[in-house]
Amino acid sequence: MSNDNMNSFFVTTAISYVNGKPHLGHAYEAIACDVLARYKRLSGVNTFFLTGTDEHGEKNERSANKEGLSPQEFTKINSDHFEDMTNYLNISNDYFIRTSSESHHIASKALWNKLVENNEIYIDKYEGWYSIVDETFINEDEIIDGPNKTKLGPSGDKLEWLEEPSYFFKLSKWTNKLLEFYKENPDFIKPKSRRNEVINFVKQGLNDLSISRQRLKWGIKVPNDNKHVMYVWLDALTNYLTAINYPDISDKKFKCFWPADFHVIGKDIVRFHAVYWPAFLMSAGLEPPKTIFCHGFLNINGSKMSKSLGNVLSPKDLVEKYGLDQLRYFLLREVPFGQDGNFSHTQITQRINNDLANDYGNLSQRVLSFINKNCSSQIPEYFELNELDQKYINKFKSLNKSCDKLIFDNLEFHNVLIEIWSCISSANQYIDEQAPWKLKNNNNKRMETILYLLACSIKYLTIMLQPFMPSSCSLILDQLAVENNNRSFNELNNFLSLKPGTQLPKPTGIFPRFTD
RNA sequence: GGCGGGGUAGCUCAGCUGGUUAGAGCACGGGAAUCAUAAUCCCGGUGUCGGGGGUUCGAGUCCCUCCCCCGCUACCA
Repeated sequence: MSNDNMNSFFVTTAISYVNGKPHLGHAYEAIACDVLARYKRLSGVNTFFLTGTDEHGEKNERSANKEGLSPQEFTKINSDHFEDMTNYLNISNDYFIRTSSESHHIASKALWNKLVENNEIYIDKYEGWYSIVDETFINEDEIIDGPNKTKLGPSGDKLEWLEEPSYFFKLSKWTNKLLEFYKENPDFIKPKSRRNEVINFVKQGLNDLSISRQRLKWGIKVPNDNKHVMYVWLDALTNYLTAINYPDISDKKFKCFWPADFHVIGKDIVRFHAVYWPAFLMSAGLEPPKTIFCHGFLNINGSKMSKSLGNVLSPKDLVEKYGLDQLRYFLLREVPFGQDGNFSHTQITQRINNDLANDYGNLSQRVLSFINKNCSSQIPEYFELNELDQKYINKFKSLNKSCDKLIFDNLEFHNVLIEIWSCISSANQYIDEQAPWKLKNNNNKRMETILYLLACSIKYLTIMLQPFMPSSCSLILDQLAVENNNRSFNELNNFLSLKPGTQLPKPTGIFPRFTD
């Protein structure tokens, strides 16, 4: 690992296959990665956050035909929907990659050539059941037994056994090296349950992998053999390298950000990232990424999201209905990252009203409003701190560090939020116990001290919450008159960092209750 | 079938290498307060810890067995 790589952070989402519009699952992954990236940036780390679209393949080719469009036109339209999503979700990606882009073709071909050079690729035959109607090989689990030992495809047509020349990657020879790699790198696949699955799978022994197709047109041409197009994963996975200027491995960006810190992916594509990808990379003489983190799926009202059930939720609609930061908060608070979870109107409404409106929003509003009315709209002075005050402040001391650990060890976003909320709860207790409203007329110094500590608490908590709810937190920090360059995690080292006498604007509520 | 994970309060779950009356949040009930977005704070649980058997001074926590749920078991992304 180079020195450049030490204080840098590279996180990626999976690239989305653009055969349709984004759904809640895409949003979920993008938001989680966005929180990671923002968190690292606020910690002062040089961060590169990548997302994008996967555009090649027969599905898109066919969908394009069906709509009378070229694959280029079709994928551009859909890719734009995904890029648009990064905007309305306030995703802070540094780059949006498209696999149909020229730079990606160059990178993929370079990787292919490297594998050829290292004798990892050979030509042989790919054989399987082929559907003429669908113009594609059919997976075993999709094949239906027809009459007289015939095989039928998903469209009900008769399948043919077909052979065609194909290039293969020598995956089999990597079996033991992969097992060793997993053993030496316990953090490579997370959560642990996925790691076990992968190891279990690899232990069975690996077959070589078909990595080209002849009858496919929409894709990256195999170098020196124009009849072939690269098949799926070699193309798709390479996007992580393209974005940091591969094949120029002496490039500053590449040296700085490779190996990637986190590839965050859905549990459905674990194998490709945890088996094929490190094998490809090691074959090319490159380091594998540090961690493949697999998140779960979101159910809707308890049932799987699916087109046939008609319950596919559009992130855009959800943002319009509930608010962006509300949605972001809900997704990361409600379900432990890595496990499956559920989305329902009742659940998100409860989170919005209980956590955001009542606990956090109301805390901020009651404190700021009290200051506005009783301290001439200025950050109050603080005087003597008693034992209770110290005890209260101490609750915040270790918050940032324990959150660091929770996030970067296992992406425990929900536990980070639980920790932060425990402090919000302490603040609500503190204000009730201290009851500054009773001190208005007889002990102004004490009242100001209490309010000062509370204002500092809100600043602290809001700085911590920025990665999760960037816009709302920005508004609250505005209300505390915190300068833009005083909003990083650096500020958390000094709890009493607000400057007494600072003029404050009139506060307004940031998290309204949700009512139907 | 094989491998792995799980079955704890109405709901979602926490309970590390076995040890005082089994916990949290939400929901529900009562009270206090009135600075605040009718928000907040305090108090309130008779749960066969999936069933049965065993080890132990002592088991949700270990062993055996049975029942149920989920994931993985190769080329759609």
